[in-house]
Amino acid sequence: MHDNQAKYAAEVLSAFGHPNRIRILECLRGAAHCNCELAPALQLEQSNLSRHLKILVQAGLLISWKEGLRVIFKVADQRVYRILDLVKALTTHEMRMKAEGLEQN
Amino acid sequence: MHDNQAKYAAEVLSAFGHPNRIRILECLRGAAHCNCELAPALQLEQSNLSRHLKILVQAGLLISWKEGLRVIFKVADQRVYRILDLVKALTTHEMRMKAEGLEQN
DNA sequence: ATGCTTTATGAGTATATGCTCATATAGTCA
DNA sequence: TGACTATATGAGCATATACTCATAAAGCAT
Repeated sequence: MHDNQAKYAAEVLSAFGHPNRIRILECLRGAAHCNCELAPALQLEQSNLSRHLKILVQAGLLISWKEGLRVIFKVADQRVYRILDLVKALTTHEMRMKAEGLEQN
Repeated sequence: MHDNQAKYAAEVLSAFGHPNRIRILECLRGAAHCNCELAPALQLEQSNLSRHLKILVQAGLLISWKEGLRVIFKVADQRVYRILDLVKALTTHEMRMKAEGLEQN
């Protein structure tokens, strides 16, 4: 892998790398939503949410468009969820291994 | 997804989210290596590399064991590479879309 | 036009991250 | 034992990230 590829991959993975951004992506799994729908659902302050959404759009994980006053966001590519599901499987496996490790002590 | 799951997933994804850590993972795709083999290959200063490796181990992406003086690292789970390859596919697609966007201007 | 709603962003602050140098720790070998 | 090699970590610094409050910008409705 070229260093540039590593840099781009790291940028995308950093965009994934915040709990609230994971929660945003999960919220958008079913349907597209705007900032004003996501804010109460996720209990995030408006400007904070807006910045997280911007990070996700800039990383290419979300796409957005205006509808009147609102800006609607949806996931750009279903691979986003394939990645998330793999990570969840990894962490579940991880946690199970750690739990077993504890039992052995 | 529960908030705790989002937190764990974000921790793992943050561990992925640095160019040098991506490069480390790529270096370990073929075989296990120790710090002292990776440092010259990746042109990373020893203590810096050691800290990156620690982050990857703590996230559960690498496992390590001692062999004499050396500590050997290998990838803990092949899903790590499935995730990396998906991200690479995403970024390639992303970059192609952006390139096409530029051509249209 | 005014007022209302939604989103984006500037400024400030606190915390986190990444890097380097120096040093400590652990293991090998003569 | 002492010299050497490999790795880990403390300290300090620079930069990046996340958050909040206040405000600006954009679009609606009356």
